[in-house]
Amino acid sequence: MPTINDVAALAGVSATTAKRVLREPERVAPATQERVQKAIDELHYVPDERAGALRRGRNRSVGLVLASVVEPFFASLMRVVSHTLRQHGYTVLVAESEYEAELELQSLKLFHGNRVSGLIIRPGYGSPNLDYLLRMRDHGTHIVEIDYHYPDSPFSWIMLDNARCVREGVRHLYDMGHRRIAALGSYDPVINPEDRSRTFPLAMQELGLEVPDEYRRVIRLTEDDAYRLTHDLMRLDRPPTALFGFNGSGTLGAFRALQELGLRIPQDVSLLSFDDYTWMQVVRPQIDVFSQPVDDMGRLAARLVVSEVEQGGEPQIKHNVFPGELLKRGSCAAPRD
Amino acid sequence: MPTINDVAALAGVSATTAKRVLREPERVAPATQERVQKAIDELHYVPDERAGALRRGRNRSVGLVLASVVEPFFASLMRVVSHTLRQHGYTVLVAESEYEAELELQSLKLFHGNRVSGLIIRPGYGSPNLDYLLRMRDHGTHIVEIDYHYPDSPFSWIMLDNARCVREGVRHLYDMGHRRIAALGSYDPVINPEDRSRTFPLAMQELGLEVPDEYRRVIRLTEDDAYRLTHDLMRLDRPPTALFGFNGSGTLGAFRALQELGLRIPQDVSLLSFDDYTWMQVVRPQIDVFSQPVDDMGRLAARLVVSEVEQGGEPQIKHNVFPGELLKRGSCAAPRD
DNA sequence: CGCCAAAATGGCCACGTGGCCATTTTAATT
DNA sequence: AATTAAAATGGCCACGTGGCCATTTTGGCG
Repeated sequence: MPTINDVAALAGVSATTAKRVLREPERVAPATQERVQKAIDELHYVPDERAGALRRGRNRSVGLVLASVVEPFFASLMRVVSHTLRQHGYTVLVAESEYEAELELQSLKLFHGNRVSGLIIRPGYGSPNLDYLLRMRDHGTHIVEIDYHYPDSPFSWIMLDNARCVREGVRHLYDMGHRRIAALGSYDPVINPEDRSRTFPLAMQELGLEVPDEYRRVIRLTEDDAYRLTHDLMRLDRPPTALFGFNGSGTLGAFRALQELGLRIPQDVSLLSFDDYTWMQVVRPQIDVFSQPVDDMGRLAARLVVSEVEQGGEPQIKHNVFPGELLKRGSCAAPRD
Repeated sequence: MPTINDVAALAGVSATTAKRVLREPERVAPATQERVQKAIDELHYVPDERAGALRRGRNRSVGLVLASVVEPFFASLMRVVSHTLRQHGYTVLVAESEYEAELELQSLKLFHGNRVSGLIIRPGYGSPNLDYLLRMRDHGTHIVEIDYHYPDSPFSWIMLDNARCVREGVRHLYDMGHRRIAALGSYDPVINPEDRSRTFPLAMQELGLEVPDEYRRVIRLTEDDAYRLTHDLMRLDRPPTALFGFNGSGTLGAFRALQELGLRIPQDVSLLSFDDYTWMQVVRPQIDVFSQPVDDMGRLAARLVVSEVEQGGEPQIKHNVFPGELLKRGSCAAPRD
């Protein structure tokens, strides 16, 4: 692998002059520039980013920790985050927690070892991991939480207005006459750290409703977990008349389970969800959803990290809330009885 | 950020001894080990991977360049590749080409600058990019192609048996009586470099059929492009009686377009696809697809790269073909006329 | 032709680690 | 107590770059 010294030797100049052609060419005589450029082209020299980062003390790389890259919401987030960061000259290291504390911690360690200068993370999964994040912050990593944030989080974060959406969703179902509503997932700080399931029982309570214990189960927000939960819920003696899915993949699992059980939507059971995925428009009935401005959220996350990293100093903590929009399409209707 | 020297100072030993506690503890006296470990814990010391890589001359990181992280096939691939690489202690840098030459080249440059020791790539998009890959290889990067490979590729690759699948798919439709079959995408070395669309006209020819010029259009393999193409195809004077989608997202776009046009599947038009996505089982009719063993392919890609990187020396070029499986579900039937 | 400021070029070191060799300490043996 | 091998510990340098300061060259002017 050629270094700047090889370039310098080939061009017959010092290493310093060769470097200058890349970073401050106005200080190099045109003829020399040309000679050095020729050597660069000939050797296909590309500066070693690791060595540069080591010397300059700051990496041009950012870690991105998502819950699941298979969830289209996160995939879209990754797309826009990567794209924005790349425009600013940053490399992106990606990892997913797969909704598990252990994997999340592994990813954090890996990224910390790589000295990422920024971290965009969908966090959760318990206080040991929060401690690790705090330590990374103390060591100079700029951290932005997205889609979830620790209670009293000391980091900047970007969130959907989940509480508002959940209340609006529960109200939507309540107004149609639903009283037995089940959520696909109950809150748990480690297994399922997530604001929607935390708000759900409160929103129910505010309307004078209770969530029966038999409806409460802690699951990961995966298609399979939601599929199994739906099967179990609908086989109860008093099954819910409406299901509220908290993410798109979970709703897909629920939809599949309902089909298998021969239950019609919305005649036998109503279905409401988060995340506006295309498949929800091609199934019948189409699914009522809260859509999220993913691209705006991702772009902001990337920009926040870049500006924090580049200005240096104490990070300005910023909290950003985006609104969700309820798209009504026909998967919710009055309950039968 | 603490270094090994800080650890050594705190523990009252030399840097060499401190390092040894991490890499060859059997050479350090138990009492010293304990003291150093305490210092490590206290300072939360984590070795700087960049400095290590610089010194040792080899990075423990691998680049992954995909066409689109929003395509679930690639998302799954990313999941299993990341997971496997992490088990081997490697960090993954991810980028997507978004089906464009320029973005692919940008990603390659970024990764080359980061001195990734391996690269797993869904390549394509013209010879300048191939040249760049060759140069990276000459500089010691171990490259594995996946899902597509350049003709006469000098790299190891992992592919589905696309030619066989396309022939089987065309035959499947032919046997039902279809003669006017359109593919969602025509081959183009830069815009749409992809084996399925390259094989398609050949497979048709072998059955004595021709693909009309008006069916041939070069598109990117995205939902939107396939959506538009489907709209246009079905409005022709002699529209196809069957559509063959070459990837899952494209088929979703086509499905949506057919719905909008009020065309029934399979009565008015048959639909056949690659990639077995869950939504294809919950729409009516369910979609006939070729499923790919994504996890096996991804795991193998990761292992190939790791073994090449770690054994060093001249890479053993290996070509691996995986079979696709046709799942017949009801989206294909005899044409009406 | 000599002077001098500006332009152009060069030298040197540190970033944090890994690998190698050197030195000191320990404990077993005579 | 002297000898010696093994165990334990330490010193030093290079990886490729960025930043800083030092030196040489150039060209305009009297």
